[in-house]
Amino acid sequence: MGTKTQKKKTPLNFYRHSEVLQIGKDLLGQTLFTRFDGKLTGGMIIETESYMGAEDKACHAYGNRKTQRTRVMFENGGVAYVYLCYGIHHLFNIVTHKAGIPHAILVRAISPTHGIETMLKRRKKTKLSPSLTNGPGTVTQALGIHTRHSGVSLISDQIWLEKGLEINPDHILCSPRIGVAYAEEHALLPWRFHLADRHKNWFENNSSIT
DNA sequence: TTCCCGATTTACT
DNA sequence: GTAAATCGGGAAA
Repeated sequence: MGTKTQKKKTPLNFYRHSEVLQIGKDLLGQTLFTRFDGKLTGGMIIETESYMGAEDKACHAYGNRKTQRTRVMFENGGVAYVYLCYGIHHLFNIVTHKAGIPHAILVRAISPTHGIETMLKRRKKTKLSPSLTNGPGTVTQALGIHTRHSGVSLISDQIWLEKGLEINPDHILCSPRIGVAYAEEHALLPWRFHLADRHKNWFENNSSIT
Protein backbone atom coordinates (compact mmCIF):
# COMPACT_ATOMS: atom_id res chain seq x y z
CA MET A 1 0.00 0.00 0.00
CA GLY A 2 1.01 3.60 -0.32
CA THR A 3 2.89 3.12 -3.56
CA LYS A 4 1.50 6.36 -4.85
CA THR A 5 2.63 8.43 -1.90
CA GLN A 6 5.77 6.39 -1.33
CA LYS A 7 7.87 8.11 -3.94
CA LYS A 8 6.68 11.55 -2.89
CA LYS A 9 7.80 11.21 0.72
CA THR A 10 10.37 13.71 1.88
CA PRO A 11 13.59 11.64 1.99
CA LEU A 12 15.77 11.11 5.03
CA ASN A 13 18.62 13.17 3.59
CA PHE A 14 16.40 16.25 3.89
CA TYR A 15 16.56 15.91 7.66
CA ARG A 16 20.25 15.09 7.85
CA HIS A 17 22.09 17.39 5.52
CA SER A 18 20.96 20.89 6.47
CA GLU A 19 21.17 23.05 9.51
CA VAL A 20 18.23 23.01 11.94
CA LEU A 21 17.29 26.67 11.39
CA GLN A 22 17.20 26.17 7.64
CA ILE A 23 15.12 23.02 7.95
CA GLY A 24 12.73 24.84 10.28
CA LYS A 25 12.02 27.21 7.40
CA ASP A 26 12.09 24.53 4.72
CA LEU A 27 9.37 22.61 6.55
CA LEU A 28 6.93 25.44 5.95
CA GLY A 29 4.71 24.57 3.02
CA GLN A 30 5.36 20.83 3.28
CA THR A 31 2.49 18.55 4.15
CA LEU A 32 2.58 16.43 7.27
CA PHE A 33 0.65 13.15 6.99
CA THR A 34 -0.36 10.39 9.35
CA ARG A 35 -2.15 7.15 8.71
CA PHE A 36 -3.45 5.32 11.76
CA ASP A 37 -6.12 2.61 11.59
CA GLY A 38 -6.30 3.19 7.86
CA LYS A 39 -7.31 6.81 8.35
CA LEU A 40 -5.27 9.30 6.35
CA THR A 41 -4.96 12.80 7.79
CA GLY A 42 -2.69 15.67 6.94
CA GLY A 43 -2.11 19.37 6.62
CA MET A 44 0.37 21.92 5.40
CA ILE A 45 2.93 23.01 7.97
CA ILE A 46 2.60 26.72 8.63
CA GLU A 47 4.49 27.21 11.90
CA THR A 48 7.63 25.62 13.39
CA GLU A 49 10.25 26.20 16.06
CA SER A 50 13.85 25.03 15.88
CA TYR A 51 15.71 23.67 18.89
CA MET A 52 19.46 23.55 18.58
CA GLY A 53 20.45 20.67 20.80
CA ALA A 54 23.26 20.84 23.30
CA GLU A 55 23.89 24.58 22.92
CA ASP A 56 20.26 25.67 23.26
CA LYS A 57 18.95 26.25 26.76
CA ALA A 58 15.40 25.91 25.51
CA CYS A 59 16.09 22.44 24.15
CA HIS A 60 15.31 19.33 26.18
CA ALA A 61 18.73 18.02 25.19
CA TYR A 62 20.60 21.11 26.40
CA GLY A 63 24.07 20.16 27.56
CA ASN A 64 23.57 16.78 25.86
CA ARG A 65 21.11 15.77 28.55
CA LYS A 66 20.26 12.23 27.61
CA THR A 67 17.35 10.52 29.30
CA GLN A 68 14.76 7.99 28.34
CA ARG A 69 12.62 10.79 26.96
CA THR A 70 15.30 12.71 25.05
CA ARG A 71 17.13 9.65 23.80
CA VAL A 72 15.35 9.76 20.46
CA MET A 73 16.70 13.24 19.75
CA PHE A 74 20.18 11.74 19.55
CA GLU A 75 19.19 9.39 16.77
CA ASN A 76 19.93 10.08 13.14
CA GLY A 77 17.60 12.73 11.70
CA GLY A 78 14.25 11.79 10.23
CA VAL A 79 12.42 10.38 13.23
CA ALA A 80 9.61 11.75 15.38
CA TYR A 81 10.21 13.06 18.89
CA VAL A 82 6.91 13.23 20.77
CA TYR A 83 6.61 14.24 24.39
CA LEU A 84 3.90 15.20 26.82
CA CYS A 85 3.52 18.82 27.86
CA TYR A 86 1.56 20.14 30.82
CA GLY A 87 0.49 16.58 31.46
CA ILE A 88 -2.05 16.83 28.67
CA HIS A 89 -0.63 17.73 25.29
CA HIS A 90 1.39 15.49 23.03
CA LEU A 91 3.81 17.69 21.08
CA PHE A 92 5.30 16.51 17.80
CA ASN A 93 8.88 17.29 16.83
CA ILE A 94 11.06 16.33 13.91
CA VAL A 95 14.58 15.18 14.77
CA THR A 96 17.26 16.55 12.46
CA HIS A 97 21.03 16.32 11.89
CA LYS A 98 23.25 13.31 12.30
CA ALA A 99 23.17 10.76 15.09
CA GLY A 100 24.60 12.23 18.29
CA ILE A 101 23.52 15.80 17.51
CA PRO A 102 20.15 16.28 19.26
CA HIS A 103 18.53 18.92 17.06
CA ALA A 104 14.74 18.99 16.67
CA ILE A 105 11.94 21.10 15.26
CA LEU A 106 8.55 21.51 16.90
CA VAL A 107 5.58 21.62 14.54
CA ARG A 108 3.28 24.26 15.98
CA ALA A 109 0.50 24.57 13.42
CA ILE A 110 -0.78 23.14 10.17
CA SER A 111 -3.46 24.06 7.68
CA PRO A 112 -5.72 21.01 7.34
CA THR A 113 -5.84 19.42 3.89
CA HIS A 114 -6.51 15.68 4.21
CA GLY A 115 -8.96 13.66 6.31
CA ILE A 116 -10.70 16.66 7.78
CA GLU A 117 -13.68 14.58 8.89
CA THR A 118 -11.36 12.33 10.88
CA MET A 119 -9.59 15.29 12.42
CA LEU A 120 -12.84 16.96 13.41
CA LYS A 121 -13.89 13.76 15.11
CA ARG A 122 -10.62 13.43 17.02
CA ARG A 123 -10.90 17.05 18.12
CA LYS A 124 -14.56 16.59 19.05
CA LYS A 125 -15.58 19.36 16.75
CA THR A 126 -18.35 19.61 14.20
CA LYS A 127 -17.20 22.61 12.23
CA LEU A 128 -13.97 23.56 10.51
CA SER A 129 -12.25 26.46 12.26
CA PRO A 130 -8.67 27.58 12.92
CA SER A 131 -8.70 25.92 16.33
CA LEU A 132 -8.74 22.53 14.62
CA THR A 133 -4.96 22.61 14.14
CA ASN A 134 -3.66 26.01 15.22
CA GLY A 135 -1.42 24.95 18.11
CA PRO A 136 1.12 22.21 18.80
CA GLY A 137 -1.28 20.29 21.01
CA THR A 138 -4.20 20.55 18.63
CA VAL A 139 -2.08 19.44 15.68
CA THR A 140 -1.19 16.14 17.34
CA GLN A 141 -4.72 15.54 18.54
CA ALA A 142 -6.09 16.09 15.05
CA LEU A 143 -3.45 13.86 13.47
CA GLY A 144 -3.71 11.16 16.13
CA ILE A 145 -0.06 11.48 17.18
CA HIS A 146 0.76 10.21 20.67
CA THR A 147 3.89 9.92 22.78
CA ARG A 148 3.94 6.25 21.86
CA HIS A 149 4.98 7.40 18.38
CA SER A 150 8.21 8.93 19.61
CA GLY A 151 10.99 7.32 17.58
CA VAL A 152 8.83 6.49 14.56
CA SER A 153 10.64 6.98 11.26
CA LEU A 154 9.41 9.78 9.03
CA ILE A 155 9.54 7.56 5.97
CA SER A 156 7.25 5.04 7.67
CA ASP A 157 3.64 4.50 6.67
CA GLN A 158 2.45 6.02 9.95
CA ILE A 159 3.97 9.50 9.86
CA TRP A 160 5.67 11.19 6.92
CA LEU A 161 6.09 14.44 5.03
CA GLU A 162 5.65 15.33 1.42
CA LYS A 163 6.98 18.27 -0.48
CA GLY A 164 4.39 20.98 -0.87
CA LEU A 165 4.51 24.60 -1.80
CA GLU A 166 7.69 26.45 -2.57
CA ILE A 167 7.67 29.28 -0.06
CA ASN A 168 9.09 32.65 -0.93
CA PRO A 169 11.58 33.47 1.87
CA ASP A 170 10.12 36.96 2.07
CA HIS A 171 6.90 35.40 3.30
CA ILE A 172 8.49 33.70 6.28
CA LEU A 173 8.22 35.55 9.58
CA CYS A 174 10.73 34.91 12.36
CA SER A 175 9.97 35.58 16.01
CA PRO A 176 10.93 34.39 19.49
CA ARG A 177 9.84 30.91 20.49
CA ILE A 178 6.80 30.41 22.67
CA GLY A 179 6.88 29.39 26.31
CA VAL A 180 10.64 29.26 26.73
CA ALA A 181 11.13 32.20 29.10
CA TYR A 182 13.26 29.96 31.32
CA ALA A 183 15.88 29.69 28.58
CA GLU A 184 17.54 32.95 29.67
CA GLU A 185 19.71 34.43 26.92
CA HIS A 186 18.29 31.95 24.45
CA ALA A 187 14.68 32.87 25.13
CA LEU A 188 14.62 35.70 22.62
CA LEU A 189 16.31 34.00 19.69
CA PRO A 190 14.05 34.35 16.62
CA TRP A 191 13.84 30.64 15.93
CA ARG A 192 10.09 30.43 15.45
CA PHE A 193 9.07 30.44 11.83
CA HIS A 194 5.66 30.95 10.33
CA LEU A 195 4.04 31.98 7.12
CA ALA A 196 2.98 35.57 6.71
CA ASP A 197 -0.72 36.30 6.19
CA ARG A 198 -1.51 32.84 7.46
CA HIS A 199 -4.90 33.85 8.75
CA LYS A 200 -5.96 35.07 5.39
CA ASN A 201 -5.06 31.78 3.82
CA TRP A 202 -5.89 29.49 6.68
CA PHE A 203 -8.61 27.46 5.01
CA GLU A 204 -8.50 29.00 1.62
CA ASN A 205 -6.67 28.14 -1.53
CA ASN A 206 -3.16 27.49 -0.25
CA SER A 207 -1.57 28.14 -3.61
CA SER A 208 -2.01 31.83 -3.00
CA ILE A 209 0.59 31.84 -0.24
CA THR A 210 3.62 31.58 -2.50
C1' DT B 1 10.48 8.25 46.45
C1' DT B 2 9.10 13.07 46.58
C1' DC B 3 8.55 17.40 44.65
C1' DC B 4 8.18 21.16 41.28
C1' DC B 5 6.96 22.70 37.10
C1' DG B 6 6.23 23.07 32.04
C1' DA B 7 7.52 23.38 23.59
C1' DT B 8 -0.58 24.49 26.36
C1' DT B 9 -5.62 24.46 25.72
C1' DT B 10 -10.04 25.43 27.15
C1' DA B 11 -13.57 27.21 29.71
C1' DC B 12 -14.83 30.63 32.19
C1' DT B 13 -15.76 35.73 33.85
C1' DG C 1 -8.27 38.45 30.30
C1' DT C 2 -7.52 34.99 33.76
C1' DA C 3 -7.32 30.50 35.70
C1' DA C 4 -7.91 25.64 36.09
C1' DA C 5 -6.80 21.19 34.41
C1' DT C 6 -3.38 17.40 34.66
C1' DC C 7 0.80 14.14 34.73
C1' DG C 8 5.43 12.68 33.30
C1' DG C 9 10.30 14.12 33.37
C1' DG C 10 14.23 15.41 35.86
C1' DA C 11 16.66 16.70 39.94
C1' DA C 12 17.22 16.29 44.67
C1' DA C 13 17.26 13.47 48.65
